[in-house]
Amino acid sequence: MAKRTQRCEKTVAVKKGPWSPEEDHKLVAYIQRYGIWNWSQMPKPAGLARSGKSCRLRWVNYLRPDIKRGNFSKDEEETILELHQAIGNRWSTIAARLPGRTDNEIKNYWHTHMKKRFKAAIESVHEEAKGSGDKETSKNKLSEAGQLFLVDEATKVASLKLEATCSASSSVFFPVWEVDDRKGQIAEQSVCASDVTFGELQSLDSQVWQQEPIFPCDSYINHVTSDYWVSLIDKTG
DNA sequence: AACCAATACAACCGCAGGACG
DNA sequence: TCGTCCTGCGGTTGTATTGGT
Repeated sequence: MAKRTQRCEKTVAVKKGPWSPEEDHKLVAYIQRYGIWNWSQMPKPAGLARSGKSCRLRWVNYLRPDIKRGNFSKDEEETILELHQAIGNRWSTIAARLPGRTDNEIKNYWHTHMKKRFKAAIESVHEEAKGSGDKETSKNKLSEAGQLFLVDEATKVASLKLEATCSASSSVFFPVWEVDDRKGQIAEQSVCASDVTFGELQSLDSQVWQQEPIFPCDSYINHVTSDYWVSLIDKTG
């Protein structure tokens, strides 16, 4: 598909690479003042020699005030694990269930930490299988360990329907998913009654930023996050 | 101390799809 | 209906940091 914006971004000299504190400051200050109205046109008035894409990415993955930094908790790991098992590499969907975490962060975390762990797990099961005389048991164990990687392939099947059961012992919000045959998109159908409150809270939290509204000047964004802005601008300004 | 490999994470790229004229 | 514009997603790459020798 021909896209003028993308063509333009190639011809206009745009800076690439790591963002400087000054650039961060400019972007934050601009969004604080004018809100998010059009990523592709924002860089210029904001005084940034960056592409709109780059600005958006920097904001969404790093500058957004509700970003939660630091290590993933056990609960978060579990959630990632279960959702990845259920829906595969749908990082944005997984991120929507983890307030403060971005799809990019989760994707990176998966590739660097969790995938490695599962590989190790599979290898250990392999070793166990070699040493075991019971072929059927070994086969089952391998199958269990391998599921996590096979999910990727499984989710490519458009007609796939996934049903996750409600686990009373699990504190993790666990919806029932259905893959839309036409678009391969997933619709949330229902939630465990016992987890509704938690799920709703998560959902509400994440929706605030997922929607990326066009903020009216001096509205929502200011009173919710003023402390954050002040501290950031102090640091960089 | 110097080098190299592994790891972690920020950022980029290409593409799909929705909105709109 | 078609073309254009914009946004968002997932895969991939680049680079800084850390750990081992």
